[in-house]
Amino acid sequence: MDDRSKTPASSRLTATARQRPSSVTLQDVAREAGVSAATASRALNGSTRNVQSDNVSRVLAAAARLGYVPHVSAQATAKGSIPTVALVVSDVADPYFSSIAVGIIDAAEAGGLVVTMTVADRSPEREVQLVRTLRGQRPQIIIIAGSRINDTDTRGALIDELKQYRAAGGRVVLISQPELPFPTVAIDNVDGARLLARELAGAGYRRLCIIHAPHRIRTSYDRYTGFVTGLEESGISMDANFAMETEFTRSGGYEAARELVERGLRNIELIFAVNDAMALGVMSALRDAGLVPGRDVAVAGFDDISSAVDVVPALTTVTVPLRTAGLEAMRLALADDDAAGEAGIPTVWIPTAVRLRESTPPVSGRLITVR
Amino acid sequence: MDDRSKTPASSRLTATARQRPSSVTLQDVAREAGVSAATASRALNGSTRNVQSDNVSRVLAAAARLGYVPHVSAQATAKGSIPTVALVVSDVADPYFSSIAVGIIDAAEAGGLVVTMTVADRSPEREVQLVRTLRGQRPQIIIIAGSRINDTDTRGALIDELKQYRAAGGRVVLISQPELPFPTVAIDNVDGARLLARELAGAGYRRLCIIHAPHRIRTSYDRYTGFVTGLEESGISMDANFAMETEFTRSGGYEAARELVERGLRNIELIFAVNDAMALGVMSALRDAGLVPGRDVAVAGFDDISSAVDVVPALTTVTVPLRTAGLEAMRLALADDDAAGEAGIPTVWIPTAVRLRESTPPVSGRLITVR
DNA sequence: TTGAAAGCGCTACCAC
DNA sequence: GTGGTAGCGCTTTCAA
Repeated sequence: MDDRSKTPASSRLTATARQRPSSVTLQDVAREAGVSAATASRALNGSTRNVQSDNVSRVLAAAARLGYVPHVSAQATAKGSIPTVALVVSDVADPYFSSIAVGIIDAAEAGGLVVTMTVADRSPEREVQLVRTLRGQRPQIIIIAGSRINDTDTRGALIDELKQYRAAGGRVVLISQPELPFPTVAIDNVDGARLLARELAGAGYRRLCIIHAPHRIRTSYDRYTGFVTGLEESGISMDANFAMETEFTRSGGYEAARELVERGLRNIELIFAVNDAMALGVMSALRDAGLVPGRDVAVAGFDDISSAVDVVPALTTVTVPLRTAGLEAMRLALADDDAAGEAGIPTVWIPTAVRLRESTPPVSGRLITVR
Repeated sequence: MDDRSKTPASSRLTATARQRPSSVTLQDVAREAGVSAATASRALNGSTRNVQSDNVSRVLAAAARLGYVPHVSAQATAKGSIPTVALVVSDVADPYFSSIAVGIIDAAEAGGLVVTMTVADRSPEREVQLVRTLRGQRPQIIIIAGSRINDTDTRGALIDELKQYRAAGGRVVLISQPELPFPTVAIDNVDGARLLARELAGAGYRRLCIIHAPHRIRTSYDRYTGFVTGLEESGISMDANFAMETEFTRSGGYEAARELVERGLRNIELIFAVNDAMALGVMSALRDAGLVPGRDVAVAGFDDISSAVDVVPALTTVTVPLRTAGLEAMRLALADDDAAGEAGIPTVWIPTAVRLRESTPPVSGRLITVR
């Protein structure tokens, strides 16, 4: 660490040393085209109408000949902001976030914006710090994708930071739960889990175990709550013994399931993990214990990540149109909601859909009765 | 100064209400701290040694009080470049690239650099265009991760663009194959595939089929070549009939395997797909045809993506330390190789390692003989 | 339509 | 040590 922090200093010096070597500027282009910088600027970016067409082409030609690329930072200092959208995700390697990113990137590119992606590493503190740093870049839009965590300290700090950004003319959009005073794209976790529970109850499942993450992680909490609600609506009351708390990861799921098997499954028929990664961990633990997922114990997840269809048996889960969520976020960001005023904070709900697969066969169809 | 006081805040608010709204500047901080802008700047960023300590604290306090965030673009126009590393990947949603990204992001953050990630969508043209756009942002480093594609037109354009960037003081690092005149982090695909082939040959496999992507995709070509080499080294000569070309995706693998089964497997004992996604597609096609992967036909892939251990049977593959590749790329980028001169283009080889799993049981241990 | 010139916010050089 | 001041490259009035 210490080493690392020292390393960049020297390299920065190095970079500084040859920092200002040639680089074609607007002046160069203007000179080459025989016009003023102002005209060149107008020809290149401003409303083309006000520049004589032959001058326009002359400038364009000169720019092409010289390989001119506008200095975005200079444009930014002159104009005030940069045509980028800064995206903060919790984890790049998680398909959940990368799918959202895909949607945002597609929509942004269509709008001529470049997406800058930074990673908060699932830490609320880091998230606040990142927003601070990003503010300095003056992006036009900041989108934060990630489950809210109940953590009042950083929550307040994040709101402050975001408000300052907005006060400086930036647009903020959140992809998570609608609990912060900013436009939000909300995934309907509660309802998805509720419907899943009802479907499973309809398939005959009665004895279930919910494996979830700590309740302060909203996504997990919402799915947990929704599932319980769905069960209750189906006349199944949740026995507290059948919920286990663990980490929000594959290994969290593995550990929980291992412990469950060790303690004796009783006659649990189905394990619902609040995300697919955890569910895969659960399946793995079951297999390691000599049990066959979907036959000995059914398993369900949430997210519908791509491996959900590659495991055997294919995983029952709830699909979340993540790319759509990303697109919607950009739509919200670009929407001119000044008209709407402060009347209401726009919230877009993204619906989810249950995907029943082989990991949860109808109970009656099961060949081997759970002991 | 006078100008400033004349530039009426009121007119700003009216004229360009959303364009240039308040935003604390260095001037504000300096005024608040009762020092000059120069001193404030030095206190905030320059070598602290040259500023009286009480002034430093006064400035820091003022900055904190005002919620000051430096305007990165302004710093950039003044300094010449921005403390960011621009990363170009082919596909965000692909774990291959997101793993590399993780490594780069970790290393960059340790060095105080922000990572900007853009997506070329597997198109060489788009890649060139992105580099052009990115050049405009004047990042300190540009890293391109993605398989080179034999495409001489865009290849030349890319080299030009990159050279111009370097001429302007930027650092370039490639993560792919060492075939462009820039520092490169190279994944040893050839050797990984070669060793895999030898291991499989050692396990008793003799009749194999290679499913690969078009040869102009270097990654696929290298793995194909390496695998063939490995077989030959083991005394197994490749019959051309046993290679199939398809897309570099899961569905490409699926289709190829489906076709293979349809045409009759003959007595193929093992299918090697040049990446795990394709291998998963192969497995899926086999299952859909009523065959059991690993029992009826063995399957092997390359990459060791996370689902490789979740499928049943777990997939034999070649693990690629992608995060390490990312770290190495940053190391190369920050390395002061001016001393080295143009003598040689630094290339770091990332070793790969074979992971034998249940999808390729030793042939003798198989219970059911392949028909 | 066009050019001159005044910034945008910040850094860096140069005297004091 | 510290404060003027001259840029950095670009946009945008304001006259002409």
